[in-house]
Amino acid sequence: MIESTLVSVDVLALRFDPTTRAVLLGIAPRAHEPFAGELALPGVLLGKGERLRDAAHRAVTDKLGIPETAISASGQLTTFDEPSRDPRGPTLSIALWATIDPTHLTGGGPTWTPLADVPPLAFDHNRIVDDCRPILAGHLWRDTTFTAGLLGREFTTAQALDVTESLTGERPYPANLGRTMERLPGLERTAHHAAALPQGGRPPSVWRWVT
Amino acid sequence: MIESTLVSVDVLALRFDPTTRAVLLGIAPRAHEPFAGELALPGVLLGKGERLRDAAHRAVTDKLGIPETAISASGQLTTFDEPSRDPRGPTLSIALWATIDPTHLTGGGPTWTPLADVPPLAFDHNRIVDDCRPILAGHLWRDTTFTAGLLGREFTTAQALDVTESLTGERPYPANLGRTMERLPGLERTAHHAAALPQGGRPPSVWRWVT
DNA sequence: CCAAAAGTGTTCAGTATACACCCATGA
DNA sequence: TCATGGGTGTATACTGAACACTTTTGG
Repeated sequence: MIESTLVSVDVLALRFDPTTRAVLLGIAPRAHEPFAGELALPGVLLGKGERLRDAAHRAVTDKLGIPETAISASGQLTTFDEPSRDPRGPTLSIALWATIDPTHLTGGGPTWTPLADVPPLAFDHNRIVDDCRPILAGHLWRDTTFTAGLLGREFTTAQALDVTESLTGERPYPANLGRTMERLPGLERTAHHAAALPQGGRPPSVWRWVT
Repeated sequence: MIESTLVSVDVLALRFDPTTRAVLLGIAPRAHEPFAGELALPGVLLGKGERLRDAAHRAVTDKLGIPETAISASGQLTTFDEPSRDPRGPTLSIALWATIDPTHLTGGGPTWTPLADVPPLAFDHNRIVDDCRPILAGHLWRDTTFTAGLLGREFTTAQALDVTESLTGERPYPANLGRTMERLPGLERTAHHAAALPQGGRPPSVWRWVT
């Protein structure tokens, strides 16, 4: 039997929170050593013959306590291979993203932290988050699986603006983002309008993915 | 001891051949079962604690018989996780690209096949090549490490045209590619001109990377 | 009526694409 | 002098960013 490198799958579980109007990252304190008690990305060791997506779902359900049905989409990011990233020994880390549908969340979930302000995490997880942030920003409005997973089947212009600002750091002009979305195949502006924000303002359009 | 998935690193070793004016992919017949004798991408099992880049270099040197010094650059592509892709059992495949400098090649190298016309390969290696082709095309003129690795420290406009055609399938207008290259930071048009092609024609400019 | 925020229309810069024409070489 | 093929200049379309102005809500 060849002694091979261990493979872990670490997940950036993302959720849009309409209340704080920000994209949040799901993290949880580690149950075991090393770094017991410290916050970390949900991660599991990849089982023999297990698919990356399955392992990512397992990490989200087991480590964050989120039901499988709340995971709306997932996908691959990059691989981290520094041999010293895990004190137990060399472990490959394959990073995946997963989007969480807040409507399917039960009580007592994980810690949700704004993507823009992640606290210190165990292992090299801060580095993973930093390296993957631009990749995630690049997926928005380009990878429909990712975008639809994050925003849900229906969403408003206001939410689209908030998500974009959360991921890219810049708030686009509503007019320009609207035109970007109108050009997107698979997305359409409905005739309906949502309620205006608490501060007032014009009620935003509702957008819907056409399957 | 946890029984974990094996990890292999499979390499798309690329080289530009000025003679045939095409980008070539390095492949070699397999020495062992399964698929003994059949052509395949160079690949090795990732050793414990080994870095992906080191494993990729090992694959190129061991399986293709190319000296380490001929590898001009390398980088990560994607991961393939179908459990049945290796008949010996579930094995993850992390794909990397490596660029080969033809001037450092010794005799008796591997089989070089045009990237546009790859013969049937062992495992799911044809699928890997197909999936990675657009990623490689996307790296050209965007990832300077990749581009410089493929074209070398100095190259002509004619070669740049050939490489672009090989990777994207479309031959750009010389004028437009020239302007694209002029805008590239780190690349400059020298005052020199190379010899004209055998068929005649105007001698192309020589371009050089400024470190 | 005022503040807030989305939507419409328009302008402008930058980029991509296409092509007509010029230039330097080999044969 | 002709074929070949890179180089120069230019025209057109597309894209993104920016902003004036309008519309629709809450207070």
